[in-house]
Amino acid sequence: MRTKLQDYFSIVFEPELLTEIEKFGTLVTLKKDDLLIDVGSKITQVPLLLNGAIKIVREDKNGDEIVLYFLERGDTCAISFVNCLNKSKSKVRGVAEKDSEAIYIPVKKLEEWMAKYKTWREFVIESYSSRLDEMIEAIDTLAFMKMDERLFKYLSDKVKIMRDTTLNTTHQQIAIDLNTSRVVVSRLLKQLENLGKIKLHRNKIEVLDF
DNA sequence: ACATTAAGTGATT
DNA sequence: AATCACTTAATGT
Repeated sequence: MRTKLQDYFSIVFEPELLTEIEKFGTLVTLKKDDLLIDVGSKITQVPLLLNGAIKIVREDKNGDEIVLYFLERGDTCAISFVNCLNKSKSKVRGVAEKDSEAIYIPVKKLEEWMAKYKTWREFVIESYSSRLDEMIEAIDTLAFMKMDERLFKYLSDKVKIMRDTTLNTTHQQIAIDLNTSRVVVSRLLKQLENLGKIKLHRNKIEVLDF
């Protein structure tokens, strides 16, 4: 765990804090599609993502979903941390987008560290701010971009997050993530293929240009 | 060989 | 851009 921690966090955190993380955190291995947090659940631990990717999804009462953003290595959901302090319930769902590793840290400790470590405070503020940026980007995408642009953005975002130009997903899954219908996704993907930007296979999309 | 699931398509709103 | 109503293609049993 120490080595894994050091890989990503030794530059950000001071040694004493790393030691504390090691002491109080639990290393968790997440498999693809594992649920981290669900809508309405309250959070008692906050994950520090070592590697992999987490998809953050908003869901309404009708079960309609929309992907807000992805978390990557070194990220944490500071939103969920602040949520903990408020004792409010999660408004989003977090699902592992691929096999990932994270360290779970009890909220109690996070609070202590806020007072104790400057680097931790900075990390949390920085994280909160970048989550907000991503949220605004998501709003822009939703409000101003047409479906074809949104789809292409989704694909290139996903390529970056997965660090792989071959995406193993179905048209149906994309439709759910973008909150549209499968037929629309299929047609737009076909257009992108004709433009030479992607190559389509069953359960698989090769992104050539992103 | 048959059933199931993913993807493609024309027509309509 | 959504929905319907198929068709076709790929895969699993």
